[in-house]
Amino acid sequence: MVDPSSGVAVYRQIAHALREKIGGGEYEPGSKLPSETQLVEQYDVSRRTVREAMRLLAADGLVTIKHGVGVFVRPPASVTRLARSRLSRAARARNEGAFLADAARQGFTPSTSVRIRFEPADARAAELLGIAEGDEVTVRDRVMRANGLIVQLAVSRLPREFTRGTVLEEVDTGKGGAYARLEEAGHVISQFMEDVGARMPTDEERTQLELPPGTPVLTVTRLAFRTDGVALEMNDIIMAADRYRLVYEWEAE
Amino acid sequence: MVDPSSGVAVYRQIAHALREKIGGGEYEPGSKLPSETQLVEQYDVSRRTVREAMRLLAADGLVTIKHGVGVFVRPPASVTRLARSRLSRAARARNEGAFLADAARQGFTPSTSVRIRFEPADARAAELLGIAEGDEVTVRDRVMRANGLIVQLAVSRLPREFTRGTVLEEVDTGKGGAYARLEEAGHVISQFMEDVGARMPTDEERTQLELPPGTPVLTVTRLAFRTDGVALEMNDIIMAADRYRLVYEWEAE
DNA sequence: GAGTGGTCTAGACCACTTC
DNA sequence: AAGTGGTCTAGACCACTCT
Repeated sequence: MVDPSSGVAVYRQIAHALREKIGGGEYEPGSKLPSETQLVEQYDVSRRTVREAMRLLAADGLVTIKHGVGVFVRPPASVTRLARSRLSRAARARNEGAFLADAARQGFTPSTSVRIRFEPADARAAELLGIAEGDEVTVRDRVMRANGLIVQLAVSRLPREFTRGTVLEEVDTGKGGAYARLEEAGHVISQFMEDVGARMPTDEERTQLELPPGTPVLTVTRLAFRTDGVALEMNDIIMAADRYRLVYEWEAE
Repeated sequence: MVDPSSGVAVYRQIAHALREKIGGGEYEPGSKLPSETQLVEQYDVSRRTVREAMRLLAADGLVTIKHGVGVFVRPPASVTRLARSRLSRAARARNEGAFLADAARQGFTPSTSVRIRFEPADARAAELLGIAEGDEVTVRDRVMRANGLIVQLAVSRLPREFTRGTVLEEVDTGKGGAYARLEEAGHVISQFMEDVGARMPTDEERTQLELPPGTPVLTVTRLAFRTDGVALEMNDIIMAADRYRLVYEWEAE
């Protein structure tokens, strides 16, 4: 079943064989793979070799390993597409902000929890917000859930001068979300910028987002600018790359 | 130096210790970590345990392992930001297309190689291009290099009816790139859409892009639309997530 | 050839989940 | 208690890189 003298590592051959069976439907999504002990007998190799094969599959996101239970074929995640229209004024007028709007459209039950704190701006926040390092910023730390599962983490920073005395320093910003409140205070948002990247999650992110090993996160840094070009908000968003795609559209020229 | 009875796996403790030393500057970027044999003696553990620690660090992208040479602290990659202005008509008029324009701006020596082929549209291409499955498409398979290193892979598909008898069926599309030729043929591009995601690379992509383990790729699917809404091109782009970020800007509303 | 990481064996004990 | 994956040892041989 495997050829130790083929030049290809045995554990890779085993991983390849299992991959084929998963792809071919022999092991359905969600089903349990043979246990390591069974695979040891089946392929007549040591347990270490089997484990290396499993590690490969897990790293590629094909299977989920559950301690004390077994190895399972990972069902393909349902993908949510986030379009830039999520930030339109029309959407704000209709409902309660970007995330809740998306959620409603996708048909799941959303919830968010927010923690507020104030801190001096670090170098990056200062540069992006165009303020001095050490200036006070209002930090809104948000955890977004869909059907109880955490799907997005977002840390929003605003220069405190824009939030003092407003509900932006409270947990509930009301209908339309933070952007609606900024506009009511006279800070009309005229431009957005998003900077998109990807990386492997930190341990904390992996835990919070319940990411299987081998799943990267998408990182989005969004800046919102006022009509006069002053930056109003910097928002660092983290989401599971297997569940989200970002869609941008624009006119040529 | 490590505590086997602390409840934390020894290999994680070793990884943590090395992580601290890397973060603290004790091992500089690019420098060589002690060999596995040396670490075995230093921590008085088996080689397997040391290897697991190395695997962790490599998976998190902190180190690069070179067979027969050693383990090296990975220097932070220089990040290139790709803005959507790379697709403007003005940029096309000035030079030779999106990638080469970026390259010139970033100050490295670019080169691209192209292979052309024709194939029937698969289900996805058919849907996105708005043609029938099986209709012939022109496929332009591009490998983009910067200073010899492969940095981007792109597969562009166009309905063959738009390319027949044009240089789009040849390797060299001339000044301004493919979009300039389409416009000359009367197909004025009015809108772009990009769909951005991230995932772990396939083995082939890992090799081609020389990705260290633990580095995801950004995937961009770009659609270019004609004034009447007809899709002209579907472009699947893959790039190393540690070297690229994508920047989008738009007016509010 | 010496040194490095890559793969593999055979076996042990532990931690977690399920029954 | 039984079965599963998680960690670890002690050792072996191989493949790659450099000198």
